[in-house]
Amino acid sequence: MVRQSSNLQPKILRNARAMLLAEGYRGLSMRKLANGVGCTATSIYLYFKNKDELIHSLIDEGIGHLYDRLRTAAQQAKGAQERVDGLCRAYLDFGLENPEYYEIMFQLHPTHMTRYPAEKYRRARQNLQLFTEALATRANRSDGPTTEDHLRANTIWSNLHGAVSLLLAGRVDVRLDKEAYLEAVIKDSAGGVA
Amino acid sequence: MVRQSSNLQPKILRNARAMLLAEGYRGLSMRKLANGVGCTATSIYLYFKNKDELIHSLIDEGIGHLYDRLRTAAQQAKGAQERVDGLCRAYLDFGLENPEYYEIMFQLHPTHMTRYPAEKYRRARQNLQLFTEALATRANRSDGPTTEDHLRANTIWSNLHGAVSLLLAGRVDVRLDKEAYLEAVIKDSAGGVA
Amino acid sequence: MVRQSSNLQPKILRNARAMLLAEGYRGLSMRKLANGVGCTATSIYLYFKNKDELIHSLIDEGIGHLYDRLRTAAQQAKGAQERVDGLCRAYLDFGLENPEYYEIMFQLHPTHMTRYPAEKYRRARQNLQLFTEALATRANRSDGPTTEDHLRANTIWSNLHGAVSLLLAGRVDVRLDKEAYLEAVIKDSAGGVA
Amino acid sequence: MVRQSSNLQPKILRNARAMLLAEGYRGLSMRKLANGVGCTATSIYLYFKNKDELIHSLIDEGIGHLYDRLRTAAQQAKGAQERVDGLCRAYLDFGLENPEYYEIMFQLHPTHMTRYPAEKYRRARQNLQLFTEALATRANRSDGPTTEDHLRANTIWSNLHGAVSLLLAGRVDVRLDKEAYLEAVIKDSAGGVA
DNA sequence: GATGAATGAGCGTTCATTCAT
DNA sequence: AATGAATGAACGCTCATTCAT
Repeated sequence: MVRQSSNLQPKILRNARAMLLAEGYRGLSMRKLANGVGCTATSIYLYFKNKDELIHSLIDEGIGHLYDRLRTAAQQAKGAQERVDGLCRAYLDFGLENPEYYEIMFQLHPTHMTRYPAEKYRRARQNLQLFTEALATRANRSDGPTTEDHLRANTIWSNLHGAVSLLLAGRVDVRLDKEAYLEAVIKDSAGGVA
Repeated sequence: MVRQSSNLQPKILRNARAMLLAEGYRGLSMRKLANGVGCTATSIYLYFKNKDELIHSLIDEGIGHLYDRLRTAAQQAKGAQERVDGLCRAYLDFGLENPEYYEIMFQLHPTHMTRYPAEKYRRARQNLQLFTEALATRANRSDGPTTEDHLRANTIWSNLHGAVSLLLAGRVDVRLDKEAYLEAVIKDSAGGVA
Repeated sequence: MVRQSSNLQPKILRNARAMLLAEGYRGLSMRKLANGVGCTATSIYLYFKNKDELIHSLIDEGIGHLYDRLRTAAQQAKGAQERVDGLCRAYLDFGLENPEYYEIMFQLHPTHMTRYPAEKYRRARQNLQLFTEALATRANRSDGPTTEDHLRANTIWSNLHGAVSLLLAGRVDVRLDKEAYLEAVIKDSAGGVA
Repeated sequence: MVRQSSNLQPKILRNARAMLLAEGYRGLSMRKLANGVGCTATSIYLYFKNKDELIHSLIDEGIGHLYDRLRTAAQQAKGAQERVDGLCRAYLDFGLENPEYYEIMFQLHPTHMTRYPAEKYRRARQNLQLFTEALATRANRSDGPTTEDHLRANTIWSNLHGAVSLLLAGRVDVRLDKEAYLEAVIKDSAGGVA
């Protein structure tokens, strides 16, 4: 009955993000979402083909944000080691500050929804690439990253992911000094030349 | 005339685990579970108060299995460093071999189900304790683990968790040599004093 | 809230039949049906796997009723020609008296629902067989029906079907004497030895 | 710069017909139709008041086409008996070649849509009239058709309709020689004075 | 110890249609 | 002449759960 001309798309995404965080994929229902947005469930289908596409859009957004964050960190770093450290810190910050994005990007089991298009995952791999390149630079390799760098980038990523995901899940011992913990994770991962 | 008492409980748990593996938490429905077990949905409620309690039982089982695995690894190790390495390896193996347990133990967002009783999580912390103690032993601390050991145990754990969880989610680059990757993760985590 | 122990199945079928007649396949909704029956939509699924299976059950019933009717007619007939005439009359009567069955058995376009199992259509063919046999008998063929009889049975059937279906659809000119019309159809179809 | 006025109406009708053939009345949705036409659902309402009126237009078209076909057949016939035969053949051909028209003209239960205006049905009766007249001519009645002719026209029609409708529904035994079957139906119906 | 019958709530989705622009 | 945004109602169906037996 109320015919607002306000573009709903961003509103829908915003609400979906919050809802996803609060209740998980399973708890995100088109109707509850619509209710939160202030429109009918039908209207959501004007902007997204279906629930999965809506989620995919959120993943897209998340990947984009994370990439921006990492790229900025890489650019602002003064030295090679600082760049690696900075990337780690940026990754952790992003994850901890954007749990809603983080969950759908990395926690959502693919079987829980229509597979996120492989083509888009490739875009996600750009993020990893930033780490790989920073490692190559640090090692003074002028002819690009080696397999070794690639492997290293992956372990760094998985270390960081482990930390973020346990923290978000509230699984890390609260008596632990969080900052020290994060520092330790970074040192483990980006740890100097050894 | 064999009148088996046919206690359903283990059958239910076994099926639930298989189902969880095949279709994820979201795909586990009481009706389908009952169907697999060969009883009615109602019967399940004789053994478990509700779906969440059933899941909790599975978590209990999982924690127990993991603990057994880790303790065995700790006992069989010949030296201090070997003990830490062995614990890491055992953790990774457990996670990768029991994705159904791993998901509900560590991936399931607490908000997705009735909170797992805090009291039980404490039991889960025994697992972490094994790491802490191994680290203390390695450092020749006779008067028990320090805060430092505790912190270290946590980063080790989160590193391992990161690896398992990305592997299970199929998020790790398939072109990567998996064994080399796992080795690197362990070295990162348990890597001696260097 | 009301837990009646009255078996719903026949009630559901009865209501579905009426509803199908009144509003067609498209107009038969599980919810409206449940409402008419006095239960919830969910309950219907206790008795029928889904909407199509419910319809199939109705078709089964219809085929059975028609067969009973035809067989009875065939048995009661005194002579060979009378048997053919009787079968025709019985078919017309059945169709006109049971429009709800008739529609779902013969009018429902197969594309409108999951295909009725081929195996069951075979059962439906028994009905046609009664005609074929009556024709063979009338022609004094002791060694069973010929292709000719089979063809004839089919044209008889289609003539009768045409009449029933146009009458049920209200497409036949109301100024026409209905009884005379039906007589003419039968004569066309079962028309003597000529 | 060809600025076609691109009147949508014929395009809509054409698509609706195709869709009706492919998916039946039930499968014809305004949205999907619009999609096929290349316009929005809203646009269709510029040309047709609603879905039923759209269907009615198609029925109009169908009646017109059938009439053309029958009239042509009647005109081309050389003799009186040939005229009756030709009409039958034309009717069968039309039905079998235009299942999409045939369905909405004769199969669609009136209750499934807003009643087709009675006034228009009268136009449809012209088709029957062609049969009646041909019969009168064949019987050498110079003073117009009798009630007998009218009755006969109706049985012919219903015989033909029975055949078309069973064939379209795929209900006729596939082992039957189709051409022989059709011939037999015509002979039944138009079969001379014998 | 187990079942059969039933429920109420909710799911994702599609429908024909309206209306301001 | 056409659209884009929105709606309310309905759809088939599945869910976890209850309760009398």
